[in-house]
Amino acid sequence: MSDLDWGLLSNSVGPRVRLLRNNLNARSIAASDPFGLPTGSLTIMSLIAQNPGSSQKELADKAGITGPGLVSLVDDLERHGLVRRDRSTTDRRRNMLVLTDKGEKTVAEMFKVVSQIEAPIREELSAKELDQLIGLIDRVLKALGES
Amino acid sequence: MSDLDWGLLSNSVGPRVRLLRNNLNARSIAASDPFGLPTGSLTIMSLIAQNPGSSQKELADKAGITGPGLVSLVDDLERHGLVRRDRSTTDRRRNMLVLTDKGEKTVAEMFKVVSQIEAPIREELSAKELDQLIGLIDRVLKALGES
DNA sequence: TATTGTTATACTCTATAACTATA
DNA sequence: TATAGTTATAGAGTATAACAATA
Repeated sequence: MSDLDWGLLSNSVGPRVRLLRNNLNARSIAASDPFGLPTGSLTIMSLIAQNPGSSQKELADKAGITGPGLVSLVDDLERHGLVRRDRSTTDRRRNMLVLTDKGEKTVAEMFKVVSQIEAPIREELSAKELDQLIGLIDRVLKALGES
Repeated sequence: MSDLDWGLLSNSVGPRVRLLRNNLNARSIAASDPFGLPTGSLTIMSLIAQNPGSSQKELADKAGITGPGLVSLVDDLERHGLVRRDRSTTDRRRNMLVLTDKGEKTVAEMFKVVSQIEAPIREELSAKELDQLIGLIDRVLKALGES
């Protein structure tokens, strides 16, 4: 399209990351909409599935969502009967989050749809290059103090 | 921090990109604040500096900002006397954007500050790896129809 | 005194529709 | 009829402060 040059920011990742995030976010909204769930739902459910009994704080930290942001997300998921908040018996401040049976099924269905968002990426990049990209991003996140 | 696993989304870039964008965005706000300018100001000014006379549409497309979003950004920059809107003589619908002298100076000052945002990235990654990361992102953006 | 989850609130970013002036 | 810029508006995402319950 535009053949403009980034100029001073040619070696900056910031502007590119914003572009990428906006694009993926728009696709994510469209993909999540048929499920009546907001963006990030699959991310959280996927984390719960892999790490059942996690606290909301642990999930929020991992996903880069604020506490209040996660509360409203879990409210949505609970309202749809996909997630259960079980009070921890050892530390009654904490919620141990678990997927319901319906939640397990929804994660599987949703993954089929939402994973299509990144299909163009997997077409463009070889498996090795995708691993490279993810590896580099993870190192950057760690350097920035995330996760 | 949290040693949770991404689970199903282990090979997805979406959640990681959101984390990265949020982190960089928070730093960008903090860095731009002393200048009294919103995030993205340096991006736009840098694009104008490198491509003087660009139309607002060209800039918006490149930066991944909507038309209205760019209008308010340019409003801010113009209010600060950093950017001038010159009506094109050949197509009087278009604005040819140019940096003022003050704008040129501000870009230089701002770059010193804002580029520090990504200092941790440049410390973690070798120059070659940073090029790799940017190259991969650019290919992904193209595959997604951006830029 | 510190931490988890919650509520309330506000602000930024982004998106969309409708208007104008030009082409 | 289409395009560049603008205005107005709404929505999603994110952030902070203050509170209750628990440690």
